[in-house]
Amino acid sequence: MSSLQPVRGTHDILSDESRRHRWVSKTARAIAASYGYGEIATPIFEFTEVFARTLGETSDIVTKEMYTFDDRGGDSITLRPEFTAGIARAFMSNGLAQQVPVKVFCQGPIFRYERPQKGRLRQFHQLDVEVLGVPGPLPDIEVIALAAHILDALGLRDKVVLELNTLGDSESRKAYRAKLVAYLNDFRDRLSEDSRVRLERNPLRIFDSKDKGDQAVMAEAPLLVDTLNDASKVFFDELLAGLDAAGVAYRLNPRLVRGLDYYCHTAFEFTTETLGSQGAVLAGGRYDGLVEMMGGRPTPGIGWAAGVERLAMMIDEPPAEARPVVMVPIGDETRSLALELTQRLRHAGLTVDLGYSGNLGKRMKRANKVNACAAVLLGEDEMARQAATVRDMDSGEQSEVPLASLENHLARYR
RNA sequence: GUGGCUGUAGCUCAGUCGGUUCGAGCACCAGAUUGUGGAUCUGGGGGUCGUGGGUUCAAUUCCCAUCAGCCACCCCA
Repeated sequence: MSSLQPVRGTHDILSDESRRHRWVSKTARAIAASYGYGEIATPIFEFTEVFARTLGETSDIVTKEMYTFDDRGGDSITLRPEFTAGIARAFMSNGLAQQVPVKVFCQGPIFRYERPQKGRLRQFHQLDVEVLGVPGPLPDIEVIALAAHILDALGLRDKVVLELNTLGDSESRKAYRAKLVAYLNDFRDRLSEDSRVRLERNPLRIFDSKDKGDQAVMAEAPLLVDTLNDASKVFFDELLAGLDAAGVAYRLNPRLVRGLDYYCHTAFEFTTETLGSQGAVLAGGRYDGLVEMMGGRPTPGIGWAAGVERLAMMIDEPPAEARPVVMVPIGDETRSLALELTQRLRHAGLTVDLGYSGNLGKRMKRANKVNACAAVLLGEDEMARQAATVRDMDSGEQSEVPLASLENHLARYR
Protein backbone atom coordinates (compact mmCIF):
# COMPACT_ATOMS: atom_id res chain seq x y z
CA MET A 1 0.00 0.00 0.00
CA SER A 2 1.46 3.30 -1.01
CA SER A 3 0.76 6.03 1.50
CA LEU A 4 0.01 8.32 -1.43
CA GLN A 5 -3.01 6.26 -2.30
CA PRO A 6 -6.22 7.45 -0.72
CA VAL A 7 -7.92 4.97 1.59
CA ARG A 8 -9.87 2.35 -0.30
CA GLY A 9 -13.25 3.54 -1.41
CA THR A 10 -12.45 7.21 -0.85
CA HIS A 11 -11.93 9.72 -3.54
CA ASP A 12 -10.51 13.18 -4.16
CA ILE A 13 -13.21 15.22 -5.79
CA LEU A 14 -11.37 17.45 -8.25
CA SER A 15 -12.77 20.65 -9.68
CA ASP A 16 -14.67 19.14 -12.58
CA GLU A 17 -16.36 16.48 -10.48
CA SER A 18 -16.86 18.96 -7.70
CA ARG A 19 -18.81 21.21 -10.06
CA ARG A 20 -21.16 18.34 -10.87
CA HIS A 21 -21.66 17.60 -7.19
CA ARG A 22 -22.31 21.25 -6.47
CA TRP A 23 -24.89 21.43 -9.22
CA VAL A 24 -26.69 18.40 -7.82
CA SER A 25 -26.80 19.67 -4.25
CA LYS A 26 -27.49 23.26 -5.22
CA THR A 27 -30.44 22.21 -7.35
CA ALA A 28 -31.80 19.97 -4.61
CA ARG A 29 -31.35 22.56 -1.89
CA ALA A 30 -33.11 25.27 -3.88
CA ILE A 31 -36.10 23.09 -4.70
CA ALA A 32 -36.33 21.77 -1.15
CA ALA A 33 -36.32 25.37 0.06
CA SER A 34 -39.21 26.13 -2.27
CA TYR A 35 -41.16 23.36 -0.51
CA GLY A 36 -40.45 24.95 2.84
CA TYR A 37 -37.54 22.76 3.92
CA GLY A 38 -34.73 24.45 5.80
CA GLU A 39 -31.19 23.14 5.74
CA ILE A 40 -29.63 21.78 8.90
CA ALA A 41 -26.36 20.03 9.59
CA THR A 42 -25.76 17.32 12.13
CA PRO A 43 -22.33 15.96 13.14
CA ILE A 44 -20.77 13.41 10.83
CA PHE A 45 -20.26 11.13 13.82
CA GLU A 46 -22.50 10.12 16.69
CA PHE A 47 -22.35 7.77 19.64
CA THR A 48 -22.54 4.29 18.21
CA GLU A 49 -25.83 3.53 19.95
CA VAL A 50 -27.60 6.18 17.90
CA PHE A 51 -27.21 3.96 14.85
CA ALA A 52 -26.91 0.53 16.44
CA ARG A 53 -30.15 0.84 18.36
CA THR A 54 -32.24 2.23 15.52
CA LEU A 55 -31.05 0.48 12.41
CA GLY A 56 -31.71 -2.96 13.80
CA GLU A 57 -29.22 -5.38 15.26
CA THR A 58 -29.41 -7.64 12.27
CA SER A 59 -29.17 -5.07 9.51
CA ASP A 60 -26.12 -5.24 7.29
CA ILE A 61 -25.29 -1.66 8.07
CA VAL A 62 -24.91 -2.41 11.76
CA THR A 63 -23.35 -5.84 11.48
CA LYS A 64 -20.66 -5.10 8.93
CA GLU A 65 -20.73 -1.65 7.39
CA MET A 66 -20.12 0.87 10.17
CA TYR A 67 -16.91 2.76 10.74
CA THR A 68 -16.77 2.48 14.50
CA PHE A 69 -13.95 3.38 16.87
CA ASP A 70 -13.34 4.36 20.46
CA ASP A 71 -12.38 7.96 21.01
CA ARG A 72 -9.82 9.05 23.58
CA GLY A 73 -12.47 9.26 26.24
CA GLY A 74 -13.38 5.64 25.65
CA ASP A 75 -16.73 6.34 24.01
CA SER A 76 -17.73 4.25 21.03
CA ILE A 77 -18.16 6.57 18.06
CA THR A 78 -19.50 5.80 14.59
CA LEU A 79 -19.12 7.76 11.38
CA ARG A 80 -22.68 8.23 10.18
CA PRO A 81 -23.80 5.48 7.77
CA GLU A 82 -27.03 7.39 7.07
CA PHE A 83 -28.72 10.65 8.02
CA THR A 84 -32.03 9.66 9.53
CA ALA A 85 -30.90 8.41 12.93
CA GLY A 86 -28.73 11.46 13.54
CA ILE A 87 -31.53 13.81 12.55
CA ALA A 88 -33.94 11.99 14.85
CA ARG A 89 -31.39 12.36 17.62
CA ALA A 90 -31.06 16.08 16.87
CA PHE A 91 -34.85 16.32 16.94
CA MET A 92 -34.83 15.09 20.51
CA SER A 93 -31.64 16.80 21.69
CA ASN A 94 -33.03 20.17 20.65
CA GLY A 95 -36.58 19.69 21.79
CA LEU A 96 -37.88 20.14 18.28
CA ALA A 97 -41.05 18.27 19.17
CA GLN A 98 -42.24 21.75 20.16
CA GLN A 99 -41.87 22.92 16.56
CA VAL A 100 -43.55 20.09 14.77
CA PRO A 101 -43.81 19.67 11.83
CA VAL A 102 -40.08 19.73 11.31
CA LYS A 103 -39.07 19.74 7.64
CA VAL A 104 -35.38 19.52 6.95
CA PHE A 105 -32.91 19.21 4.12
CA CYS A 106 -29.43 17.86 4.83
CA GLN A 107 -26.36 17.22 2.76
CA GLY A 108 -22.94 15.75 3.43
CA PRO A 109 -20.63 12.77 3.62
CA ILE A 110 -21.75 9.29 4.66
CA PHE A 111 -19.51 6.34 5.53
CA ARG A 112 -20.05 2.68 4.90
CA TYR A 113 -17.46 -0.06 5.08
CA GLU A 114 -18.33 -1.85 1.87
CA ARG A 115 -16.43 -3.30 -1.02
CA PRO A 116 -16.22 -0.46 -3.51
CA GLN A 117 -17.47 -0.56 -7.05
CA LYS A 118 -18.60 2.07 -9.49
CA GLY A 119 -21.26 4.15 -7.77
CA ARG A 120 -20.41 2.59 -4.47
CA LEU A 121 -17.85 4.09 -2.14
CA ARG A 122 -16.81 3.98 1.48
CA GLN A 123 -17.11 7.71 1.80
CA PHE A 124 -19.82 9.16 -0.37
CA HIS A 125 -22.33 11.97 -0.18
CA GLN A 126 -26.04 12.04 0.30
CA LEU A 127 -28.84 14.51 0.06
CA ASP A 128 -31.47 13.91 2.65
CA VAL A 129 -34.96 15.16 3.35
CA GLU A 130 -37.05 14.41 6.44
CA VAL A 131 -40.42 15.42 7.84
CA LEU A 132 -40.98 14.68 11.52
CA GLY A 133 -44.16 14.86 13.49
CA VAL A 134 -46.87 14.44 10.87
CA PRO A 135 -49.10 11.35 10.83
CA GLY A 136 -50.99 10.41 7.70
CA PRO A 137 -49.77 10.23 4.11
CA LEU A 138 -49.64 13.95 3.28
CA PRO A 139 -45.94 14.44 4.04
CA ASP A 140 -45.19 11.18 2.23
CA ILE A 141 -46.80 12.63 -0.86
CA GLU A 142 -44.95 15.90 -0.46
CA VAL A 143 -41.59 14.30 0.09
CA ILE A 144 -41.96 12.04 -2.95
CA ALA A 145 -43.19 14.92 -5.10
CA LEU A 146 -40.15 16.89 -3.96
CA ALA A 147 -37.86 14.01 -4.94
CA ALA A 148 -39.46 13.75 -8.37
CA HIS A 149 -39.17 17.51 -8.79
CA ILE A 150 -35.46 17.47 -8.01
CA LEU A 151 -34.77 14.55 -10.34
CA ASP A 152 -36.70 16.34 -13.09
CA ALA A 153 -34.71 19.50 -12.57
CA LEU A 154 -31.51 17.47 -12.91
CA GLY A 155 -32.76 16.18 -16.25
CA LEU A 156 -33.18 12.61 -15.03
CA ARG A 157 -36.90 12.18 -15.63
CA ASP A 158 -36.38 9.55 -18.33
CA LYS A 159 -33.52 7.75 -16.66
CA VAL A 160 -35.35 6.89 -13.49
CA VAL A 161 -38.56 5.20 -12.35
CA LEU A 162 -40.31 5.52 -9.04
CA GLU A 163 -41.07 2.16 -7.48
CA LEU A 164 -43.52 2.20 -4.66
CA ASN A 165 -44.79 -0.20 -2.04
CA THR A 166 -46.32 -0.22 1.39
CA LEU A 167 -45.04 -2.15 4.35
CA GLY A 168 -48.22 -1.49 6.32
CA ASP A 169 -48.35 -0.70 10.02
CA SER A 170 -46.72 -2.98 12.55
CA GLU A 171 -49.89 -5.02 13.07
CA SER A 172 -50.17 -5.77 9.35
CA ARG A 173 -46.51 -6.51 9.06
CA LYS A 174 -46.51 -8.87 12.03
CA ALA A 175 -49.43 -10.81 10.61
CA TYR A 176 -47.83 -10.92 7.20
CA ARG A 177 -44.49 -12.02 8.51
CA ALA A 178 -46.11 -15.04 10.15
CA LYS A 179 -47.92 -15.89 6.95
CA LEU A 180 -44.76 -15.57 4.87
CA VAL A 181 -42.65 -17.66 7.24
CA ALA A 182 -45.31 -20.36 7.23
CA TYR A 183 -45.25 -20.41 3.45
CA LEU A 184 -41.46 -20.39 3.20
CA ASN A 185 -40.95 -23.15 5.72
CA ASP A 186 -42.36 -25.55 3.16
CA PHE A 187 -39.72 -24.48 0.67
CA ARG A 188 -36.80 -24.12 3.02
CA ASP A 189 -34.65 -26.60 1.10
CA ARG A 190 -35.22 -24.77 -2.17
CA LEU A 191 -33.92 -21.49 -0.80
CA SER A 192 -30.36 -20.30 -1.22
CA GLU A 193 -28.05 -20.34 1.75
CA ASP A 194 -28.30 -16.57 2.13
CA SER A 195 -32.04 -16.70 2.10
CA ARG A 196 -32.23 -19.36 4.76
CA VAL A 197 -30.39 -16.93 7.02
CA ARG A 198 -32.77 -14.18 5.94
CA LEU A 199 -35.70 -16.43 6.79
CA GLU A 200 -34.60 -16.28 10.43
CA ARG A 201 -33.66 -12.63 10.56
CA ASN A 202 -35.70 -10.65 8.08
CA PRO A 203 -37.78 -12.86 5.81
CA LEU A 204 -39.19 -9.93 3.83
CA ARG A 205 -35.76 -9.37 2.37
CA ILE A 206 -35.88 -12.65 0.48
CA PHE A 207 -37.92 -10.71 -2.05
CA ASP A 208 -34.73 -8.81 -2.90
CA SER A 209 -32.76 -11.93 -3.76
CA LYS A 210 -31.31 -12.27 -7.24
CA ASP A 211 -31.01 -16.03 -6.85
CA LYS A 212 -33.15 -17.81 -9.46
CA GLY A 213 -34.32 -20.50 -7.07
CA ASP A 214 -35.35 -17.90 -4.48
CA GLN A 215 -37.16 -15.92 -7.10
CA ALA A 216 -39.11 -18.97 -8.20
CA VAL A 217 -40.18 -19.62 -4.63
CA MET A 218 -41.06 -15.99 -4.05
CA ALA A 219 -43.08 -15.73 -7.23
CA GLU A 220 -45.79 -17.75 -5.51
CA ALA A 221 -45.37 -16.23 -2.06
CA PRO A 222 -48.20 -14.33 -0.39
CA LEU A 223 -47.87 -10.56 -0.73
CA LEU A 224 -48.04 -8.02 2.03
CA VAL A 225 -50.45 -5.86 0.08
CA ASP A 226 -53.02 -8.63 0.44
CA THR A 227 -52.59 -8.80 4.21
CA LEU A 228 -52.97 -5.11 5.02
CA ASN A 229 -55.43 -4.17 7.72
CA ASP A 230 -57.97 -1.46 7.00
CA ALA A 231 -55.98 1.40 8.44
CA SER A 232 -52.92 0.49 6.38
CA LYS A 233 -55.02 0.07 3.28
CA VAL A 234 -56.57 3.51 3.71
CA PHE A 235 -53.13 5.03 4.25
CA PHE A 236 -51.83 3.49 1.06
CA ASP A 237 -54.88 4.42 -1.00
CA GLU A 238 -54.60 8.02 0.12
CA LEU A 239 -50.95 8.04 -0.76
CA LEU A 240 -51.62 6.79 -4.27
CA ALA A 241 -54.47 9.27 -4.77
CA GLY A 242 -52.22 12.06 -3.56
CA LEU A 243 -49.42 11.14 -5.93
CA ASP A 244 -51.89 11.05 -8.80
CA ALA A 245 -53.12 14.48 -7.83
CA ALA A 246 -49.57 15.78 -7.59
CA GLY A 247 -48.82 14.37 -11.02
CA VAL A 248 -46.12 11.98 -9.86
CA ALA A 249 -45.84 8.79 -11.91
CA TYR A 250 -45.00 5.58 -10.06
CA ARG A 251 -44.83 1.85 -10.55
CA LEU A 252 -46.21 -0.39 -7.84
CA ASN A 253 -43.72 -3.02 -6.78
CA PRO A 254 -45.13 -5.34 -4.13
CA ARG A 255 -41.69 -6.91 -3.80
CA LEU A 256 -39.94 -3.71 -2.82
CA VAL A 257 -38.74 -4.04 0.76
CA ARG A 258 -36.37 -1.98 2.82
CA GLY A 259 -33.38 -3.24 4.73
CA LEU A 260 -33.79 -1.18 7.88
CA ASP A 261 -35.96 -2.16 10.80
CA TYR A 262 -37.61 1.16 11.39
CA TYR A 263 -39.58 1.46 8.18
CA CYS A 264 -43.38 1.16 7.94
CA HIS A 265 -46.08 2.08 5.47
CA THR A 266 -44.59 3.98 2.54
CA ALA A 267 -41.46 2.52 0.95
CA PHE A 268 -40.13 3.87 -2.31
CA GLU A 269 -37.07 3.90 -4.48
CA PHE A 270 -36.16 5.82 -7.62
CA THR A 271 -34.16 3.32 -9.62
CA THR A 272 -32.10 3.41 -12.78
CA GLU A 273 -30.64 0.95 -15.24
CA THR A 274 -27.70 3.19 -16.03
CA LEU A 275 -25.56 2.48 -12.97
CA GLY A 276 -24.74 -1.20 -13.33
CA SER A 277 -25.95 -3.18 -10.36
CA GLN A 278 -26.37 -0.05 -8.29
CA GLY A 279 -30.03 0.55 -9.10
CA ALA A 280 -31.08 2.88 -6.32
CA VAL A 281 -30.54 6.58 -6.83
CA LEU A 282 -32.91 7.97 -4.23
CA ALA A 283 -34.79 5.92 -1.68
CA GLY A 284 -36.75 6.34 1.48
CA GLY A 285 -39.81 5.59 3.49
CA ARG A 286 -41.81 6.13 6.64
CA TYR A 287 -40.35 5.43 10.05
CA ASP A 288 -43.00 6.08 12.66
CA GLY A 289 -41.31 4.02 15.35
CA LEU A 290 -37.83 5.50 15.14
CA VAL A 291 -37.99 8.36 17.61
CA GLU A 292 -39.69 6.16 20.17
CA MET A 293 -37.02 3.54 19.63
CA MET A 294 -34.47 6.16 20.65
CA GLY A 295 -36.35 6.92 23.83
CA GLY A 296 -38.49 9.82 22.68
CA ARG A 297 -42.25 10.21 22.49
CA PRO A 298 -43.86 8.43 19.55
CA THR A 299 -43.25 10.67 16.54
CA PRO A 300 -44.12 9.88 12.96
CA GLY A 301 -41.44 10.48 10.36
CA ILE A 302 -40.90 10.17 6.63
CA GLY A 303 -37.87 10.91 4.52
CA TRP A 304 -35.46 9.89 1.80
CA ALA A 305 -31.80 9.98 0.90
CA ALA A 306 -30.15 10.28 -2.49
CA GLY A 307 -26.59 9.48 -3.54
CA VAL A 308 -24.79 12.54 -4.85
CA GLU A 309 -22.11 10.55 -6.67
CA ARG A 310 -24.73 8.42 -8.37
CA LEU A 311 -26.71 11.45 -9.44
CA ALA A 312 -23.57 13.24 -10.59
CA MET A 313 -22.73 10.29 -12.83
CA MET A 314 -26.12 10.46 -14.49
CA ILE A 315 -26.57 14.13 -15.21
CA ASP A 316 -25.51 15.96 -18.33
CA GLU A 317 -22.83 18.61 -18.19
CA PRO A 318 -23.98 21.21 -15.63
CA PRO A 319 -24.34 24.81 -16.76
CA ALA A 320 -21.05 26.66 -17.03
CA GLU A 321 -20.02 28.81 -14.12
CA ALA A 322 -19.12 32.49 -14.40
CA ARG A 323 -16.30 33.26 -16.83
CA PRO A 324 -13.69 35.47 -15.25
CA VAL A 325 -12.38 38.83 -16.36
CA VAL A 326 -8.60 38.63 -16.39
CA MET A 327 -6.51 41.57 -15.26
CA VAL A 328 -3.30 41.87 -17.26
CA PRO A 329 -0.68 44.27 -15.91
CA ILE A 330 2.11 45.02 -18.36
CA GLY A 331 5.40 45.85 -16.73
CA ASP A 332 6.27 46.18 -13.06
CA GLU A 333 5.11 49.78 -12.78
CA THR A 334 1.47 48.85 -13.22
CA ARG A 335 1.40 46.09 -10.64
CA SER A 336 -0.01 47.91 -7.68
CA LEU A 337 -2.60 49.73 -9.76
CA ALA A 338 -3.65 46.36 -11.23
CA LEU A 339 -4.08 44.98 -7.75
CA GLU A 340 -6.13 47.96 -6.70
CA LEU A 341 -8.37 47.70 -9.77
CA THR A 342 -8.77 43.96 -9.34
CA GLN A 343 -10.07 44.40 -5.82
CA ARG A 344 -12.35 47.21 -6.94
CA LEU A 345 -13.89 45.03 -9.65
CA ARG A 346 -14.22 42.03 -7.34
CA HIS A 347 -16.04 44.16 -4.80
CA ALA A 348 -18.28 45.33 -7.62
CA GLY A 349 -19.33 41.71 -8.05
CA LEU A 350 -17.23 40.67 -11.00
CA THR A 351 -15.25 37.45 -11.17
CA VAL A 352 -11.67 38.61 -11.65
CA ASP A 353 -8.49 36.62 -12.05
CA LEU A 354 -5.16 38.34 -11.56
CA GLY A 355 -2.30 36.10 -12.64
CA TYR A 356 0.74 35.75 -10.42
CA SER A 357 3.42 36.14 -13.05
CA GLY A 358 4.29 36.37 -16.71
CA ASN A 359 4.60 38.84 -19.51
CA LEU A 360 1.75 39.94 -21.73
CA GLY A 361 1.83 36.87 -23.97
CA LYS A 362 1.85 34.43 -21.07
CA ARG A 363 -0.91 36.21 -19.33
CA MET A 364 -3.05 36.22 -22.43
CA LYS A 365 -2.51 32.49 -22.84
CA ARG A 366 -3.52 32.01 -19.28
CA ALA A 367 -6.60 34.19 -19.84
CA ASN A 368 -7.54 31.98 -22.73
CA LYS A 369 -7.06 28.84 -20.71
CA VAL A 370 -9.33 29.94 -17.91
CA ASN A 371 -11.96 30.77 -20.51
CA ALA A 372 -11.95 34.48 -19.67
CA CYS A 373 -14.70 36.60 -21.17
CA ALA A 374 -12.52 39.70 -21.23
CA ALA A 375 -9.00 40.85 -20.50
CA VAL A 376 -8.19 44.21 -18.97
CA LEU A 377 -4.79 45.29 -20.27
CA LEU A 378 -3.01 47.80 -18.16
CA GLY A 379 0.27 49.18 -19.50
CA GLU A 380 2.20 52.26 -18.68
CA ASP A 381 0.64 54.06 -21.65
CA GLU A 382 -2.84 53.39 -20.40
CA MET A 383 -1.88 54.19 -16.85
CA ALA A 384 -0.65 57.58 -17.93
CA ARG A 385 -4.03 58.25 -19.46
CA GLN A 386 -5.92 56.83 -16.45
CA ALA A 387 -7.40 54.20 -18.74
CA ALA A 388 -7.19 50.49 -19.53
CA THR A 389 -7.57 48.48 -22.72
CA VAL A 390 -10.45 46.04 -22.50
CA ARG A 391 -10.30 43.12 -24.89
CA ASP A 392 -13.29 40.91 -25.52
CA MET A 393 -11.85 37.40 -25.60
CA ASP A 394 -14.48 36.03 -27.96
CA SER A 395 -14.54 38.74 -30.62
CA GLY A 396 -11.01 39.99 -30.11
CA GLU A 397 -12.31 43.56 -30.23
CA GLN A 398 -10.70 45.97 -27.84
CA SER A 399 -11.23 49.50 -26.74
CA GLU A 400 -9.72 51.92 -24.30
CA VAL A 401 -11.85 52.59 -21.25
CA PRO A 402 -11.29 55.28 -18.58
CA LEU A 403 -10.51 53.65 -15.25
CA ALA A 404 -13.38 55.50 -13.63
CA SER A 405 -15.93 53.74 -15.81
CA LEU A 406 -14.37 50.25 -15.81
CA GLU A 407 -17.17 48.74 -13.70
CA ASN A 408 -19.77 50.17 -16.05
CA HIS A 409 -18.02 48.93 -19.11
CA LEU A 410 -17.54 45.44 -17.68
CA ALA A 411 -21.08 45.19 -16.35
CA ARG A 412 -22.10 43.29 -19.49
CA TYR A 413 -19.89 40.39 -18.44
CA ARG A 414 -21.50 39.79 -15.06
C1' G B 1 -17.21 -10.54 3.31
C1' U B 2 -17.14 -14.29 -1.48
C1' G B 3 -15.70 -15.11 -6.69
C1' G B 4 -13.54 -13.11 -11.29
C1' C B 5 -10.85 -9.39 -14.53
C1' U B 6 -7.24 -5.49 -14.56
C1' G B 7 -2.80 -2.20 -12.92
C1' U B 8 3.08 0.91 -18.24
C1' A B 9 3.90 9.22 -18.23
C1' G B 10 -1.21 13.83 -15.36
C1' C B 11 -5.10 11.23 -19.05
C1' U B 12 -6.15 7.38 -23.06
C1' C B 13 -3.41 3.40 -24.58
C1' A B 14 0.95 0.80 -27.42
C1' G B 15 5.19 -2.53 -26.30
C1' U B 16 8.60 -6.63 -24.53
C1' C B 17 7.05 -15.08 -26.95
C1' G B 18 12.47 -12.65 -20.34
C1' G B 19 17.80 -9.57 -23.16
C1' U B 20 21.08 -2.85 -24.46
C1' U B 21 18.39 3.92 -22.68
C1' C B 22 9.59 1.32 -22.41
C1' G B 23 6.87 4.49 -26.89
C1' A B 24 2.49 7.48 -29.07
C1' G B 25 -1.61 10.89 -28.86
C1' C B 26 -3.60 14.46 -25.59
C1' A B 27 -2.04 17.55 -21.52
C1' C B 28 2.18 20.40 -19.40
C1' C B 29 6.68 23.73 -20.05
C1' A B 30 9.83 26.72 -23.40
C1' G B 31 10.88 29.05 -28.15
C1' A B 32 9.26 30.90 -33.10
C1' U B 33 6.01 35.75 -31.34
C1' U B 34 10.30 40.78 -25.47
C1' G B 35 2.15 45.41 -25.90
C1' U B 36 -1.69 40.74 -27.09
C1' G B 37 -4.65 34.48 -26.34
C1' G B 38 -7.13 30.53 -29.33
C1' A B 39 -4.14 27.84 -34.98
C1' U B 40 0.63 25.98 -36.64
C1' C B 41 5.77 24.55 -36.24
C1' U B 42 10.22 23.34 -33.22
C1' G B 43 12.27 21.70 -28.81
C1' G B 44 11.81 20.07 -23.60
C1' G B 45 10.38 17.95 -18.81
C1' G B 46 7.92 13.89 -16.83
C1' G B 47 8.05 6.46 -15.69
C1' U B 48 11.71 2.90 -9.24
C1' C B 49 6.22 -0.36 -15.93
C1' G B 50 0.93 -0.32 -8.50
C1' U B 51 3.99 -2.28 -4.14
C1' G B 52 6.92 -6.31 -1.84
C1' G B 53 9.15 -10.88 -2.42
C1' G B 54 10.61 -15.28 -5.54
C1' U B 55 12.62 -17.85 -10.08
C1' U B 56 16.71 -16.40 -13.52
C1' C B 57 23.17 -14.69 -15.76
C1' A B 58 19.07 -11.11 -16.72
C1' A B 59 12.10 -9.57 -14.77
C1' U B 60 8.00 -4.18 -16.77
C1' U B 61 7.43 -9.29 -19.04
C1' C B 62 7.14 -15.67 -15.51
C1' C B 63 5.44 -17.14 -10.17
C1' C B 64 3.53 -15.74 -5.21
C1' A B 65 1.72 -12.20 -1.89
C1' U B 66 -0.21 -7.48 -1.14
C1' C B 67 -2.64 -2.80 -2.36
C1' A B 68 -6.02 -0.37 -5.57
C1' G B 69 -9.74 -0.11 -9.52
C1' C B 70 -13.54 -2.57 -12.17
C1' C B 71 -17.43 -6.70 -12.73
C1' A B 72 -20.82 -10.17 -10.36
C1' C B 73 -22.77 -11.60 -5.47
C1' C B 74 -24.08 -9.61 -0.56
C1' C B 75 -26.30 -5.06 0.38
C1' C B 76 -27.41 -0.39 -0.59
C1' A B 77 -27.37 6.04 -2.06
